[in-house]
Amino acid sequence: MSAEMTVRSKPRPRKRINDPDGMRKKVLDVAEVAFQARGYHASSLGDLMAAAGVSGGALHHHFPTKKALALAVIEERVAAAVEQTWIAPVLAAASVREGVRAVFEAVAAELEQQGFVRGCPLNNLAHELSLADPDFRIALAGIFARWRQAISDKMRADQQAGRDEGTDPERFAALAVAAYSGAMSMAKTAQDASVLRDCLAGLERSALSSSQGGLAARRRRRVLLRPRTV
Amino acid sequence: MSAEMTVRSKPRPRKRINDPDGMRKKVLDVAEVAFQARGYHASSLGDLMAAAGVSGGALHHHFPTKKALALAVIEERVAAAVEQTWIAPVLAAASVREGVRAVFEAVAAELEQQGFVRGCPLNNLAHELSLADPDFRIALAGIFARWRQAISDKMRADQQAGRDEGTDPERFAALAVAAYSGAMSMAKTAQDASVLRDCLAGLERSALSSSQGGLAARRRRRVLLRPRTV
DNA sequence: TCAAAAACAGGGTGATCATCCTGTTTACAA
DNA sequence: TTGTAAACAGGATGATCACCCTGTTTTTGA
Repeated sequence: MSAEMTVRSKPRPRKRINDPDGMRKKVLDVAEVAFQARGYHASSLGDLMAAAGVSGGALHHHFPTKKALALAVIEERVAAAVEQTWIAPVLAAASVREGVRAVFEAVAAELEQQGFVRGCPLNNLAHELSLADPDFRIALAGIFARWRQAISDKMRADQQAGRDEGTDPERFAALAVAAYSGAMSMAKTAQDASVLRDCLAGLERSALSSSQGGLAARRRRRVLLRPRTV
Repeated sequence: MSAEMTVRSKPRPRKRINDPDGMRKKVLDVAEVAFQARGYHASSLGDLMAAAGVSGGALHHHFPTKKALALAVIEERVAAAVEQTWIAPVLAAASVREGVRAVFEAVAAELEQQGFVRGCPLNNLAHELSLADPDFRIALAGIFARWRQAISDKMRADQQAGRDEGTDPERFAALAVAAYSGAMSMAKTAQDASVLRDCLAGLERSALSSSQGGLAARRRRRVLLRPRTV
């Protein structure tokens, strides 16, 4: 009713500026968020177009099919997330075990601060898409493989420095990745990040050797969910 | 062209027989398979009706919405699968650790024999549906909780019998469930069940104490996939 | 400068999907 | 036997979806 205000959100609506890289990035950004939050099949291209503010022609120009878009999200975004969250911190740590511990605790702290558990980006898509299409499966399996490889490589480096000589590098890497993936799965379902700390403690086999376990700070029942619609 | 054979698949097409329980079970059967193989959103009710051989009216009568059908699959089928595959064998075993070991090995052997990894029924649906609807999330979280509870309870019973007294039951249960879930996630994505054995070995911390590890049968590279469309 | 390709806009299209609705048949209880 | 509700059949419907197509604008290279 209070019409005709000259609020001009776009300063120059006259001319168009082609920015293919920026356009591609915009689409990839909203697709990454949507695929993680709602999943691949539950995210429509119409939703993505509206959220990114791009036209159907533009989206189709950069990603001819929805599958191509998802493949780009997997190869460019999910792989990068694993790299940043896991591989780089582990490689930068003094030892694998310290690196694994640091990642578990950093992720747990971040989730508790955020108050919401979105799950592991890789596992989220892996479960929905691994059996849906061989190309999806191959791409996702490659990320898992690199993740494990980085951990086992670092463990071998540790062993050449005289540490952890009794541990099988591949087995340790498999268990670390599996424990994290499974813990994130439970944390997402329960909306409670404390299971990450439980798994970390078990992973460090404090249960047997370490004496710091027992009555140590059991901070369970730390439910994070607030009743907001996702 | 060789028409008019009197092959009568249904001996009496004349009268209808109401079998509400059987009808419900038929729908639940195909829904369980479809939701696991293709996921919830990728399975249409039309597919399910065709696969089960039921009409739209019948399906709608027993399950008014697709959500109600999925909820029934979760509460009746997924919960039962966890109970049969995990809880019952663990409770029946001589100790938790033996039970966990037996389940890992039994599942690994079954997957290798089948030649295909469909993934963990609970985790498959948990990843796709936990954030999609609060009712889904609650139901799935309850199954995870019972799964963990059964393991920690059994561990406590073991400890009252003098075994495993240094282990924290909750932490062990969390790690066992997480390791299995994560291992199944990797196995599904790689279509290779060997990671289950790797994780089991790490879980039994044979890397440090047990002497049977080391050069034992490392049967990696056992890729199961045959190039068939799912 | 100018043609060609790339980048983008936006409406159209056939297919599919979950749900609904009307009508018919079967089961059960009075 | 009869009335009533459950059980089932099957087509209708409106919404949605991924993709396509035609046309316009911008950029690029010669």
